[in-house]
Amino acid sequence: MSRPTMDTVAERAGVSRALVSLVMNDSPKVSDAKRTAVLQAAAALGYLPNLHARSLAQQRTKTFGIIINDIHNPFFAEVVSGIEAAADEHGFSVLILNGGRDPGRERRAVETHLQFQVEALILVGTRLDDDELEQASRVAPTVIVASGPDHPGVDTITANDTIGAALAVDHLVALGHTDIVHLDGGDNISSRPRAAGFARAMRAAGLEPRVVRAGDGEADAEAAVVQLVEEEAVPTAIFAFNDLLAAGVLDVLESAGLRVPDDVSVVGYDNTFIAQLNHMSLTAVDQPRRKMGELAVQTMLERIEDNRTKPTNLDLAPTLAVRGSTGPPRHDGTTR
Amino acid sequence: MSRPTMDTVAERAGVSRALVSLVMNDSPKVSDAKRTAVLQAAAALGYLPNLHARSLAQQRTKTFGIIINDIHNPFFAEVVSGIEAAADEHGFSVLILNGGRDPGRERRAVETHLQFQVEALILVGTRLDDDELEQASRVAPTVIVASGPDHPGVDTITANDTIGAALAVDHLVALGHTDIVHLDGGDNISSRPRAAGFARAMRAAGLEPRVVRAGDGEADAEAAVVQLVEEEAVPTAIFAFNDLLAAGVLDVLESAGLRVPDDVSVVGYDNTFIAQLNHMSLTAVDQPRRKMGELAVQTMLERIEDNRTKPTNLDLAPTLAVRGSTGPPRHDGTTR
DNA sequence: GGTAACAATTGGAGCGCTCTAACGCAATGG
DNA sequence: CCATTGCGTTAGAGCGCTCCAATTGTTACC
Repeated sequence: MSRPTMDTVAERAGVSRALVSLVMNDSPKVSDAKRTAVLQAAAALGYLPNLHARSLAQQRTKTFGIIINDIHNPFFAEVVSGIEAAADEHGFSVLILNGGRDPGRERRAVETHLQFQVEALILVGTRLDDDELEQASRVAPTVIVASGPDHPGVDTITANDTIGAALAVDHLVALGHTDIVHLDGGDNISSRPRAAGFARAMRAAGLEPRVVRAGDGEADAEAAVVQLVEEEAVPTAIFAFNDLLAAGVLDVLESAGLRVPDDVSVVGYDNTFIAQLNHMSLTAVDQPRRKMGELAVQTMLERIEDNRTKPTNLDLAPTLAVRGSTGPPRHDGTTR
Repeated sequence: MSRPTMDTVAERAGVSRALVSLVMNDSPKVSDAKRTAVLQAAAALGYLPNLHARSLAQQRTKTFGIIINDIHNPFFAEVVSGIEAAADEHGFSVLILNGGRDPGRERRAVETHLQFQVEALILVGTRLDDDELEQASRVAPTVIVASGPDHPGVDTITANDTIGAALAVDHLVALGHTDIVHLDGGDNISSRPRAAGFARAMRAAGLEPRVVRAGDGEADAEAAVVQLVEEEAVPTAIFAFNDLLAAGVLDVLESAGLRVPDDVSVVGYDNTFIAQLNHMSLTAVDQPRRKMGELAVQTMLERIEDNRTKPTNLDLAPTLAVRGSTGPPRHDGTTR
């Protein structure tokens, strides 16, 4: 008692398999009588079309493959929402695979998606290098949602990190800070451009940039901040790679007996709901996540339907959400 | 210039298509010479097997379909990690679809998965009713990861809500609280059993349970708490349906000028990283999420490979993580 | 009444793969 | 020297669907 196929439905409705196919793809050239007969038979049998067979016959899947770099990070959730909404609107399905912040896993995820014949790849954050990206993009159009260096042939949707970092730095400088440390994102693809933006904004303000390697998870804050504390090199302000890291920073600072923002100001990046919680009240750079997801879909559609060939690199402008984790530095210039 | 197929590879390697198939499924009965020839040809052409064709021919997909009720909720992320790890170990792939906390979308997600011929459905949280669940489970074995009423024919992996609620209530009672309100999960599938567990634990302690309808997102706290404040019915302790809701509760209490835990103690559920952040420091019931994901896979494998037919209902024991959001009530018994 | 035009329906090839049965060929043994 | 075994290989049918070309049925027009 396996699942009913088109032939089962056809037989029950007393028509040919081709006619059932026409009904399933609601073609206009089917008589009402036969249409209802087919639909009834299908419903009675609980018939569901086999997508594998359809894809094979049709030579297309109308499906996008999404790979999320880190399913734990709320930043990605909203990008995915944007992608899903836009894809849905254009009759595309969306398959999600988890990169797990691990290049090996992500590589396998790409391969799985390609084997599934997805029509485009949307990488929401990525850990892959240029070669791998280029290779993937030769098989299916690929777009990266996240900032990072431009890749040949690969489309990108970014929110400008230079502007974002400048927003954070200028805000802190305006409050009177001069000793600002950036905790970078480690292996994250956006780590470099964001750190570069920070350095540039600092120099523009006549200040010396200090960057400490960290990572893109809340756990990555520990080592970096503890080191600063032990070296007695705690600055008056910390600009963290993202909200998760910033949340970790708040934790560690608190454990070390430092108060935010009295002793240290903290700025996050992404403005996820973590930053928005009153209890966190984290000043953070905001990226238009949903919009970025929507644009990713649009970009891929241009490749697929209008066969655009030159790469697109859309760069959106971030904004700053000011909250309670930033304030003027202590007058004596120390952190204690 | 479309993608190479098995025939392309076969021709280039000077063998038959069947031989290529054998190599791809690394059959032992292929000579080393031909094997390397095929692998070389495949690599040179960038050949990737077409999963649709394979699924069709093989009449199986080795794939699980996951539906996440709310991709924003960090609780689910870890369950998914557990599922992925266990599935991977058994050579199964995992397809993730987002239910978006909306029954309609979830229904379509189920249908999509079934059309993809997934061999089992894993619903991580669900908004579907008994009928729909039963219907799905007739097409493919289905397991629900989340507490809720038992469903006929549907397997469930739960962490016992009665115990969980009792842990929370007993903790609060031990601190001296007598006026405890539960904010329930609204439409969430686990809403009822958790509320029931609360009521039971309260009565066992000789107290009258008060339950206020809320929801399972941080935004759902607003209306419920504001109402309590306006009615001057703020209890000395609030037991929230989950961490997200608890986070919202902390927000609203703070805006209302109430201090946690001095004026009101708050307990969450799930013990996600939100609860663990020092800044939130939320006392919360902990469910063994990863384990639950692993067990879900195991349960489905028993159905598929060992064709078990009687439903499994695994119920794990939650624990309580005590943190800073709970403390003894004020002596005067008021909240201010 | 014959033919053209159109609408509704169907047969059948083919999408890329797997899998069974059969085949060729060397090695083995009587 | 021929039958037997077994290994490595292949031909070909079939998985469930789509889509083109062909067929039938109906109406319109001269």
